[in-house]
Parts: sequence; structure tokens; C-alpha cells
Amino acid sequence: MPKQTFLNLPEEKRETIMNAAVEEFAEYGLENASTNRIVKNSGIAKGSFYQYFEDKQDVFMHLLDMVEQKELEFFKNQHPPNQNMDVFHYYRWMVKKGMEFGLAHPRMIQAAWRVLLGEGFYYGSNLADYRKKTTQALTMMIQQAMERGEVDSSVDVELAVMVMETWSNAITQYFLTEGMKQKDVVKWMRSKKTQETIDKLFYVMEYGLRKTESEFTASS
Amino acid sequence: MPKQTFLNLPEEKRETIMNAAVEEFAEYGLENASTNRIVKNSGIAKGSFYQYFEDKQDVFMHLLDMVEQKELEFFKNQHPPNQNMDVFHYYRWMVKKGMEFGLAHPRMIQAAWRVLLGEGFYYGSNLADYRKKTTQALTMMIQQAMERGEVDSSVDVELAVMVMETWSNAITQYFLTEGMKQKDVVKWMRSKKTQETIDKLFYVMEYGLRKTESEFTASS
DNA sequence: CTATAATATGACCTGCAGGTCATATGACCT
DNA sequence: AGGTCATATGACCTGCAGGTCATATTATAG
Repeated sequence: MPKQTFLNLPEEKRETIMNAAVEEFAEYGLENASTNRIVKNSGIAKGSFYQYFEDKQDVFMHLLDMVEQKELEFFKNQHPPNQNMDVFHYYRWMVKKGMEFGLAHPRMIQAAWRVLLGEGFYYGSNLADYRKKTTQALTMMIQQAMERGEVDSSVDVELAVMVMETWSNAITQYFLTEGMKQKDVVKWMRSKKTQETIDKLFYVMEYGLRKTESEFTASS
Repeated sequence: MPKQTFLNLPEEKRETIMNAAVEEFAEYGLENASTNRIVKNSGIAKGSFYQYFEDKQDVFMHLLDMVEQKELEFFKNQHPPNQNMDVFHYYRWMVKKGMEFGLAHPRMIQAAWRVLLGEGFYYGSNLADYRKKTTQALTMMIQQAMERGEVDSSVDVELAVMVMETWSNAITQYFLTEGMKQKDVVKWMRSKKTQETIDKLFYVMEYGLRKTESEFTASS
């Protein structure tokens, strides 16, 4: 956690510093991020940095907290269109909302995901703990869905969680690598083609790749 | 590519060096690998290293070539149990064989995948090119499967490739993170539970997560 | 045995990393 | 005003990175 000194800082200065940090992590990941560059780009002295944070991992943890807080804020104002959605519609809705959130803070989520997806496995418990939160929420969601008979009962909960996480990771990756290439991310993201691709991915998650009697039909 | 000097070396020495390199990449990835450590652990002089390779990326490329060659060798002696398998059975067979290959050279594939999955996206074209080979093979496979009507026609080829790659990556990740923790990887890998988990993953890939009339039944 | 080419070596270079610390600045109290 | 405490600063430290190069060793050929 950042030291008190940092929290006492005027918001503007804190923002300047965190913006530089976000840029750094988005560009270089955690391991290869340079405190020197962060310091230079935020216009503070080297010594100040260490009066604010323990080290760069500390900064990154604060970044994760910021993301969490902003996400909470964002989702507080969002309500599912339908109260009685099944787990698949709900999950789809959530992921799509999550992507809209990503559009609002592209560099921030780029930084966070780059580190969590790319370096998370090789890091200590701190990062792993962070990911557990999401897993737990998903587990509960699926448990309930299974009781309601929405999910194939031959697949156990743990596995279903793994599947859904795999998908949301894959979609995030797709979003980060493809989307960030575009000149107009928002437009790309809202385009019919992109939305269709995502819909199809969810469709495959639900019904699988094998040919069946059902046909894909676009749905919001 | 390694320089001629390296290729002239006696096989034993080449192996010593590459083993040290494999260890280094498996442990630190590409970006954070240290030529100094590789040199120290292989017992050669710093100067020699640069007489053998351009830089560490060059070593890694050679490692990939080695993997490819060994894979080719391995698969040359493996034959699908049934000539008329559909794409799903064939893919499942291939992935499982791939895992057996992994058991024979655990650190090597750990090194290769760690870099390809973790750092591949942020690297130059060299690494990207390497992954394209796999993608192309998969594309052809799926195209044919579609013509045979095995794959849901509402899913286009490109997407199906993405889905299958996502799965093989996820399984590899699972294998690398879970499997490497075990004291006896081979036993773990061949255990009924592990095999069942993998089977279920393939089942979900084929039929999806949603509850349907069909029930999962284990199959080799 | 000698001349020449190929290989091996490790001291040495520069650059940047993370991190420290004595000193300077300034805000606030009495 | 003087005194005190939080904050700010950048020169400086050590360590290791990637990379070079003059020199030593060894193999090959005539």
C-alpha cells in the first residue's frame, strides 16, 4: 500500500504520478517497468517516489485498487435490462459492460491485464490473491445457475469456472490486441462486425463448436 | 540463427549450452533472461557466447527450432488409432499426444510456451511468425472439417481456429501450472482425474456449457 | 616446424536498474 | 521571530545487464 505521504498529496499530483505509472506498466509490464522512467515522466524526484511507495509493485497494487474502485463506481450505475436473465445472458451482459468500461479507461485496463495475464503466474501471492476475487464471484454465480438447471450437470462447477474465465480472458486479449491497433477503438468496438464476433464466441461457449440442429442467430 | 562456429561445435558442448539456455528461459522468460547466467551455467566464456549467437533472442530462436525438430521426430512415430476420425477426435488425439511429448521434454516446452504465451504479443515479427505455422495448419484442418459438415456452419473458420487455439493454450497453461507443481508429473498426467478433466474440457469445446439433452460420457 | 586460420577467453566498457541519504524547502505553530 | 515537523530533492551507491576486443590457445596445412 502507498505510504501516508502519498495519500496526503493533492489529487492532481497523485493523478499525474499514477498516469505516468499506468503508461509505464501498459508499455513494459511490471517486471520491466522502470521506476526511473516513472519518476522522470511524472516530474517528481527519485527520492519522492520512495517517500510515496515501497517499490514498483506497491504502485501496481495501488493501480489495481484504483481499477477496482472505478469498476465498482461504473457498475453501480449499470443495471441488467432483465431481472430474470439466465447465467449466459447475464455473463454476456457483464463482459460487454466490462468492455465499455475498458473503453473509458483503455490504458489503465491495458496495464492491469497485461500484468495479470502475462506475469501473474510467475509472481507471488499478492497478484494471485487479486485474481481470486473474480474467481469466487464466478463460482457463486455458476453454482446458482446449476441449481437452476441452466448449466450442463455433467460439468462440475470448478471446470465451468475455468471455462468461463478462459473465455473472458480470451475476449480481453482479443480486445487488447486487436482493438488497440484501431485508430478509433470506440467505433471498432461498437461496429456490427466486432459485436457479432463476440456474440459468436459466447454462442460457441454455450453450444460448442460441433454441428448441431440449432443455428446461430444474432442477438444483442 | 546461430553462427557457423556454434554449429561446428561437438554435440556434447552444444547440448550443455542449450540446456543452460532452456533452464534460463524456463525460469525467467526471454526478456529477463540473462546471457551472463547462461554463460556461467554452461561453463563457457562470455566472448564465446557472442561467437556462437547474435544475442539471446538468437538462442531462443534456435531453441524453437530444436522443439520443432523434436516434435517432428516424435510425431513421425505416432499414428492416429483410427483413419476416419472426425476433427474433434483428431484434435483431442493430437493435443494428448502433444502433452506426452511435453512429458518427455518438460523444461523445453515450459521455456518455449512461457515465452510464446507470455511475451509473444509484445515482441517483433519473429515470434509472431512462429505461431502462424500452427495457425495455418489448424485453419486447413478446420476448413476440411467444415466441408465434411462436422463443424457448426454458423461459425466461420477464422473464429473456429481462434476457439481451438484458445483451448489448446488453456490446456497447455493448465498443464504447465498445475502439472509442474506435482512431484510425479507423469503419474499426475496419466491419472484418471487429470484425463477426465481434459476430456471434459474437450467435451465443453464440442458441446458447450449449456444444459442439453446429451450427457457426458468418458471416452479415451 | 612454422605459418595461418579458427576458436576461446575474461577483463573491460557503457548504460541503466533499484534504492539511499544528507541536505534544502516550506508550512504551521507559539 | 524562532523552532519543528512533513515534504522534496538529486547526487550518489551498488549491482548487473548486454556487448566488445586484444590476446591466448588450439587445429590445420604446407
